[in-house]
Amino acid sequence: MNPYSELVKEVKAFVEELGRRLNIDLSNVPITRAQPRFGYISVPLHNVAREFKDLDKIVKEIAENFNFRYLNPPEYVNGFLNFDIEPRNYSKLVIDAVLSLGESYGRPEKPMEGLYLIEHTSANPLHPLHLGHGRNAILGDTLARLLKFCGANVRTHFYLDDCGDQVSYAALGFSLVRDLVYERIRSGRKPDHVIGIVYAVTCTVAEIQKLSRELEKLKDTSPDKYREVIAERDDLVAALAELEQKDKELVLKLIDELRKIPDIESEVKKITRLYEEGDENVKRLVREMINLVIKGFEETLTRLGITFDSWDWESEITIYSGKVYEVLRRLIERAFPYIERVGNVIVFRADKYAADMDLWDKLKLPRHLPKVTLTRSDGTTLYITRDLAYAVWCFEKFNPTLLIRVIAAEQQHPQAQIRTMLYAMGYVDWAQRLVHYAYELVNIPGVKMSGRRGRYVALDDLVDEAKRRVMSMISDRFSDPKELEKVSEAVAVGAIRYSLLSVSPNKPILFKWDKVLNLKQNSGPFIQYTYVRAKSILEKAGVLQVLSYSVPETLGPEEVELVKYIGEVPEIIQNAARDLRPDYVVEHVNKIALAFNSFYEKYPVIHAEEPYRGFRLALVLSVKRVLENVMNILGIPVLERM
RNA sequence: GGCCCCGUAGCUCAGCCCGGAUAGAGCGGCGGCCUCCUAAGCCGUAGGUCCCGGGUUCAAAUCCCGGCGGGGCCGCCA
Repeated sequence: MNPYSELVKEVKAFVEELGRRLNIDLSNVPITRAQPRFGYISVPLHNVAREFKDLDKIVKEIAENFNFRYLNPPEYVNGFLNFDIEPRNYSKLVIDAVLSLGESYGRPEKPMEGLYLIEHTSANPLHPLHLGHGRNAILGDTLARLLKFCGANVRTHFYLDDCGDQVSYAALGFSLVRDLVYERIRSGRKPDHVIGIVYAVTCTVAEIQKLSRELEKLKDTSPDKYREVIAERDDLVAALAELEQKDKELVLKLIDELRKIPDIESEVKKITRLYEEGDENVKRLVREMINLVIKGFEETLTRLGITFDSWDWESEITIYSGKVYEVLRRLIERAFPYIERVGNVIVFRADKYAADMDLWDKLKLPRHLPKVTLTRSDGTTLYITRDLAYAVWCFEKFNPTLLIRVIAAEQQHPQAQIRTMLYAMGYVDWAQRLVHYAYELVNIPGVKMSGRRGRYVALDDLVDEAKRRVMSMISDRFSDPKELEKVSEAVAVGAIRYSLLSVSPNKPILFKWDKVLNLKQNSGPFIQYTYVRAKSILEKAGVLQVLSYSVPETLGPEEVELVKYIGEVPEIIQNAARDLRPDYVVEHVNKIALAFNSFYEKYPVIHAEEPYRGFRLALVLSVKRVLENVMNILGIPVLERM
């Protein structure tokens, strides 16, 4: 049930009748939203108006015999045909729809079909999730909630990148200070935070070691370059000092142990190689470390209301299974003329292929596409090759309608290359069903974020800080400290989710505490607060459901506005699902909250006379229902009190 | 150099896909509202060359072309 579309149907019927009368085809005229002072729905007829001078008269004539249900007869002004709702009938339609459909109000009449596989977050398991991962995770999770609400089957996957040197740095460091790490975890520290320090220290010390060797050579030969490298090394030493602030004992011990290794980098490469070969000891070590980090991830994600159906280990899916080699073979076979070899290095000329096949529009490729290096000179595969194998695996195993991968916009080239390679392998259909859901990064003013240096704002810290602020604000309202804690956490999560969702994904976010922790209008807490207000009225009135009510003769403008917004909800949700734009929903729920609060100030509900009381209770119940449905889509916790 | 994204009020952003009337929110300013359903609220007010220049159109923030400014990507890293 979609109330707004009922209005559109009625407008279309009227316009159709007009077309018949004028003997022209009006089936393609746009139906637009009117500016408020001109009604609700507006049909621009300027082209028609030039030919027919007496349009207003004809409109009037048709209106006299037209069977209006939810609309008033239109007015013809300035070349626009303007319609407004008939408030009583339309209110009844909207409120009845919400009350009868309940938790499914807002769902498209024709539910979405098919399976949507959403891969998101997929942070490297070496450090805690930070702000950027937060945007990714919240976008991915909300997309999943949105599509699920619309009736689709949805699977969420975390692609766990456990191959590559970065993992080996963390694993090497971990092996050197294993006991201290466990000690920290036992005393309550989050494992991903502890590993984050270990990883950063190991990387940094390794780089210092490398630079120091370089310096030996440069000392006498190139003084300019020498100074440059010194500066670079000083920066690394500074990063190490920063890390020491976080856990002195752990950092110093690790540095000490690392000093005993003459060449850290080659030690790391060795671990990477052995891991890919499936060496049991190395595998045990690496996975022990990764599993600790995953535990930390899950804790953070659970706080934010995010869960996964599957954790996909890159090593298992692409390497141990042999999939990546299989995929490579197929690509070479099918796209042979576009394969170049230099020694063991295999290159796919994606640029040439896309141009020859004219794939630009078909696969939505950027006009410039770099060629793809698929293997190293030692024959091992690269990340993108395994990524391609992963995409193939997803399609073979689950055959999703769409494979939506939430990945930063900076990866648009590799993602476009993967679509091109799927196409070249003969997977034409899959190539078109692979969606790179791109989002811009979150930046902190003045800070260059870097996992390798341990410079980031962890998502946990963000939630904690938000929670602290909320707690200090409401501590006097709750006598039970447990409830205070629970409410504060929920408000913090609502604030963060809302703020990261309210900006369209293709805009970079400049992170500011005050913006993310906005607790006023246009925020998560504002929505939560509005829900609590509605709930509170109903509770005080002793009304759990409204069985019957009648619509008063006249309605206030705030009441009409609310009805209109509520009636638009299914339309908004449908569009959001179609365009994969959760921010449409965010914007709309804010409108509903604003309208409800205006209504709340102006009209008494409990102490109103009948029929106002009954009608307003039904309206409040509808608002509460809609807010609840939408908050569930957005993952904003629903509170009963705050 | 090539490609992608962005440029709208002092600040953060909707609106652009699919062109319609006097361009919208929030924050921050300023001025008001708690004997009454939670003031995380409400009401009022100020604030704009929609980056610039052309073009298409009855009509352009929106579409097309050309600039300017900012971010990102163009690796035998991930």
